Parts: sequence; C-alpha cells; structure tokens
Amino acid sequence: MGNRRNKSCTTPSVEGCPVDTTLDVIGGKWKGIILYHLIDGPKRFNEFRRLYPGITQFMLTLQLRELERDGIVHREVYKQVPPKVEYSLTEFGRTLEPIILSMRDWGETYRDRIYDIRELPQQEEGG
Amino acid sequence: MGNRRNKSCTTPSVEGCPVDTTLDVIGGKWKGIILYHLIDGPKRFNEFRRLYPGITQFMLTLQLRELERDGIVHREVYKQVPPKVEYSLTEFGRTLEPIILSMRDWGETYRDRIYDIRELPQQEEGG
DNA sequence: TAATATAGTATTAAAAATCAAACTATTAGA
DNA sequence: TCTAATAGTTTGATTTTTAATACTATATTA
Repeated sequence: MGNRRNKSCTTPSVEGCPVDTTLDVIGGKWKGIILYHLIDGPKRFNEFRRLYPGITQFMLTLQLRELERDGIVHREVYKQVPPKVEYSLTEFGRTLEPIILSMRDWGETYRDRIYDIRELPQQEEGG
Repeated sequence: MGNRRNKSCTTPSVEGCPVDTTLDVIGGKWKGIILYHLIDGPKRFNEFRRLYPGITQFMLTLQLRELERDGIVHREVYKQVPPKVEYSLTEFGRTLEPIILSMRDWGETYRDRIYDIRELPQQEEGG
C-alpha cells in the first residue's frame, strides 16, 4: 500500500515545477527512510533490511540504485567474502540534509495528528 | 510514468519514520505542484487543469481530496452557477511552507543537474 | 559435504495506480 | 433549443508498481 514516484520515471518531474523535481528525487517509496538513516552515517544493505523487514531486496536495490543514479548516494564495494557494500550520502546528497531534517521534524511533530485523521472514517458533509 | 504514494494509502508511512510520514502527506503524484501553487494563494479547480493539462480530472480530484482529508487544504464551495470551488492552504497546511519552499529552491538550483543525469544512458562501471 | 553469510539478480504474479472517455447538474446566453 | 462553462463522478481498460520466490557467487566454518 502506498506509493511514490519511482523507477522508470526518467522524465524528471512535471514540466517546470521545482517542487516536483525535488519530490522526484526523494519521493520514492523507500527513499524517505533510506535518507533518514543515511544522515546518521553509512549503512550496509542488510542494515536497511533489518531496520525495515517489510522492504524486499528488489525494492531496496531499486531505490538505492535510483538514489545512486541521481548522485545522492554513494555505493562503496569492499572486496570481501561475504561481500560488504556500504551506502552513504554524497556531497551532493548532503545538500538535501536541510530538507530531510525539516521533513523529519514535521513528521515527528504532526505524526499523531495525521495518524488520527486517517484512522477516522470519512466524514460526510451536510446534515 | 512516475508515481508517489497515494490514495488508498490509509496506513500512514513506514512504521515510525517521520520523514516517511511527511512524504506520505506531500508526496502524492500531483501534490508537489498543487502545494507549490497554493503557496501563492487560492486556486480554482480548472486553474490547476490549465496549469497542467496533463493531469486528469480524476487525479486532480483525488489529490485535492487527500490533501483536504489530511487537513492541508481547504475546499470552499461558492453557491453559483456555473460552480466555483476554491482551494487554499489551511493554517495547518502553512506549517508545510518552509518545506515546500526549501524543496522549491533545491529543485530550482539542481533541476538541470538532475535532468542531465537522467538523460544520460546508464553508465557501466569498470573497463 | 553442507550450511552460513552478504549483496544482490531474474522471473512471474498480483495489486495498485493511472488514464481515457463518457456522463452528471445547473443556469446564462445565442 | 442548443451550446458553453464549472466542477466534478463513474466505468472499464491499461500501465506501473510491488511482492514473492527462487536463484547467483564465494570464502569460511562445522
């Protein structure tokens, strides 16, 4: 359930809307949590999986690859067995930090309000 | 092409991630442009349609209704014929202003970079 | 030899989102 | 009477996204 713009979306954002451009980069289904956690420092593939068991390997790979393509995330492969791959924010990715942090703060502040609203059965007007 | 979390997404955001909560509210497919334009003041239904002919009535309605449900947008119906319905940010919606404006600025600054990256055929590593 | 760990890819199926077109109501105006 | 305008809703078809599962490689360890 739930989605965000994603994957094959190579046409970046609605014609000329800068807000949309930004959402195109950070709005993918799992990108919020990925960026949220990368702000604290590098993370490994399976760390994300452990943090959110709901995400499939396929989707995690997809989202990370898109962030990598957009220059937001760096993928560092260590030649070891078993393999070790570390994901981190690039310098460019760090330009998103203020936005991520604002979104984090807003979410923390209003989370309950949003949850409550959505639990409510849809009200009808009039009467 | 492209998507964002949407519609029937009544389960708000990935367990406990505040960034995700925020994206759940503002990340819908057309919410970026809706919010972007509402910051300048109220807009009518068909104004949005004229601004972005690509959006269908169905989707526009859907996105506006979700923003309304979440308390972000107010829907004012004027009893006229032909009808007039005006959409505006609520006071709660205005708490999103800093985020919207940051996203706008980021998008304006890096739009070309993102566009360029995505036009490029996927590069391979090594060689 | 078999199992374990990591970081994936590939394939197919299911679910969800989105589109496209037709249809609604109402009054003013030609 | 016919058309236009606004702000939608409804339906069915199509496209995209997401899930689920099985599969890959390789060194280490039991």
